[in-house]
Amino acid sequence: MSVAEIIVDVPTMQTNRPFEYDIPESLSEVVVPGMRVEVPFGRGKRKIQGFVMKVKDSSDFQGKLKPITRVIDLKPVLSKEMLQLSYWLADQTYSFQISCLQTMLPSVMRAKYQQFVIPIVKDDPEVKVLLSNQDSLEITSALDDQTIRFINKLRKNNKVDIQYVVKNKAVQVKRQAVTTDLNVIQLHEAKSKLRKNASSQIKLLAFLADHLQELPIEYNVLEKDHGISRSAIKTAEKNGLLKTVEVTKLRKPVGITPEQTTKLALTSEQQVAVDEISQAITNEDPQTFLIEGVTGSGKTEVYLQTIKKALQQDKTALMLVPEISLTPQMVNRVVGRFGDQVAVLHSGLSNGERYDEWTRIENNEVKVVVGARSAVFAPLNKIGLIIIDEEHEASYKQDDNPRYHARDVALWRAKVNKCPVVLGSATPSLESRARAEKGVYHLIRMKKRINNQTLPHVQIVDMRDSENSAVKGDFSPTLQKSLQETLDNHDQSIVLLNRRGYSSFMMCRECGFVLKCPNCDVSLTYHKDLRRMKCHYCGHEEPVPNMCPNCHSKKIGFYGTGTQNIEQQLNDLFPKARVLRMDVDTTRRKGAHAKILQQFGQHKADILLGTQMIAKGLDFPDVTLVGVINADTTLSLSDYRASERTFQLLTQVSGRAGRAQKTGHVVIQTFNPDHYAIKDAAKQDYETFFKQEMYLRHQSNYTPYYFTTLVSVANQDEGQTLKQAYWLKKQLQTALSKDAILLGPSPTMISRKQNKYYYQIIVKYKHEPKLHERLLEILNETQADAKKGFTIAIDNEPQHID
DNA sequence: AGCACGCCGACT
DNA sequence: GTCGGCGTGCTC
Repeated sequence: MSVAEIIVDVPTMQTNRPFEYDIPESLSEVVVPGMRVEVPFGRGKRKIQGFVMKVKDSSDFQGKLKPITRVIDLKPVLSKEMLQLSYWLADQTYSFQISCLQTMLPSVMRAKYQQFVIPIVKDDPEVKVLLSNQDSLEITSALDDQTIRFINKLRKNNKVDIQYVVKNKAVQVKRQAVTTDLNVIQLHEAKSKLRKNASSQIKLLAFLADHLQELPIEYNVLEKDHGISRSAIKTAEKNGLLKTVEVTKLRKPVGITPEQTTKLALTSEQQVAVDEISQAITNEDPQTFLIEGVTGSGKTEVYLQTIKKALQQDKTALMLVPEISLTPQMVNRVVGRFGDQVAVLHSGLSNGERYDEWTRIENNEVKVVVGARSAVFAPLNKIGLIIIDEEHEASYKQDDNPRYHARDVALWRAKVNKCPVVLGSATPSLESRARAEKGVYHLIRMKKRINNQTLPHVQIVDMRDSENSAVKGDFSPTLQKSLQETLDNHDQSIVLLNRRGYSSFMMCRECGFVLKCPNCDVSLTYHKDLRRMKCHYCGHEEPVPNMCPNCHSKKIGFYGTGTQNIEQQLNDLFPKARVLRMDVDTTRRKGAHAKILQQFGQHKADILLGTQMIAKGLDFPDVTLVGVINADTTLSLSDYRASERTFQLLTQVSGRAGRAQKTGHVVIQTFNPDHYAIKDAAKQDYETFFKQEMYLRHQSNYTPYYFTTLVSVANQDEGQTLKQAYWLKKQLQTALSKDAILLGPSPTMISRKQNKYYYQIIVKYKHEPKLHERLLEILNETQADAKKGFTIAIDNEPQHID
């Protein structure tokens, strides 16, 4: 007798544990851990998908075990490693195990459930009415209440039954292809028997004779590439000259095969990095490297050469890149080096393509995987190296359940695979840099730009100056002049509009004062519904001021301008310049992002205007000027990472100027010219920034000195939500030591989405061994409320607090 | 989630 | 009386 422990596809707290099933004799050797199976679940005949976690030969279960009805996969889709990872992930992120298992697989592998009404008494008049002469009726949400009631009535009378179908969406494309049993001689013989004017047939047979080894060949290949029509194939088939077969073919995302590239000569700094990492690969040493390399120091080449090292040792490599920098430029560089051993997982793939790429990796056809966050779950075996580029990017953390951080998953997999992790950035996150400081990560600094490129000349423009505040629009005379000069030289410019936190905070245009929380030192956010300013950390609120508390000017107001407005200003100032705008509006269409960048790269525009998305890893040799319209907006976000984000953004975007032979020029407009984040970014001085920011984080008890956990509650009724939030806070208070800091409950920025009220509590702590367990308990205790629309969300180390 | 059971009110 | 509303509890 064998028994399987199965995690069922029912994402609720009560079912978040393995259920045991009998493995029938017929499947006894077939069912193994990591496989998806279909099992009956519940009182009815409902069937659902489940994941086999363990196979054992006895059970303590008191009742009768139900049998597994069917296997969905012939071989496991999740390795031992991934199953193990799912336990850890579920625990870390406070998520259901089933959600974790599912996020590790391509979305098409998520089961689709269908229900059909099938007749028992076929000739019953009522059954006939319901099914209207069809064999079955699918139950969908489109059916109205009366029909559902009618079905239930017939079911009670045993006239119809409900059939449950678990559908696997992951179906490989089947295509029609042509093959033949005849040999070359027979084909030529057949050809000679044809009528002289049967040109299509002659062509077809001649073609087949020439390509016998390549059979079967797909219909559409014949049609597209060789001009052989479908009807010609059908005719030949009718005459018994060939056969049609179905072939499953993996979709290979179409793309231009880049030209082969070879390794570049390394600078001494690069060489040191490559050597140290290579050593760790060879020694199977799961240590973490942090490469702190200025923009243009050639981190990518270090990645490529270390990947090569792993491949030489018959290992594989995983490279994570933020979605936004997964540009053709980037991809081509990797594919150019490693050819078709590379699988690229990016958001541009269709679900089917994504599944096919996954299959290629699973089948060990691929040695290198490049992709965004979720690629960290790529089913690679024998990983020799994991790289996380732009390590500081917030997008490595998933915003919804399971709220995992790709970096943490990577570190976990590295331990299991005994391989090093390389974190790379020009502007590492404070957490990572601090860990390097403590010796947890091994720090590698690359201070020099390759080819001795000079750093761009950065100019900070104080927008509080009279000549600047006198200007009508958003372009200071300095920036206008620089843009004009760049246009005159036929070079290109990038104009960055910092749009995050748009218009939600208040700033004085006279003195640069920003309205902040007296307790938390983060800016207050405007809440439309209350018409008051609120702090998201402690909940402090105050009325909207009509005069600057600092200089008593009336010029205090909401700060922020749209890209369209800026585009108009650019057109007015430089009527002859060609401006490309890149923001959420112009990049909504798939591929639009890449297209705009391509146009700019081909110098089809003089000025590229955009939001954050233009700051990342782009390499345009003709760009000599970068202008930042409003450096301050990220600075004033109501988030303790505001300075860090500002510094990162400005450093990154400044690095865009002058990457080839030409010296770059950067103009940063700000109302806070003395702010360290802006001054240090202008100097591209990460280390100074790091020290200053660490000091401030220490002062205000934030990451990396404290851990943070964000607990939020939501409910339709505001009073109830608040009550629940206070109850929660009390629960935590009793569980935690006096050293833990609890902030809130405070309302969220969008305090009401989907007609629900949201309140959050921030827990800051150094060492609270009981916190994790207590939170899990709370989740369990409140599961009864979950059905009434109460939801509790726990975000460990949140990236944004809003 | 989906389903059964069980307990209440308002209909044939 | 009984049909159908929803609240509660369970699923190997």
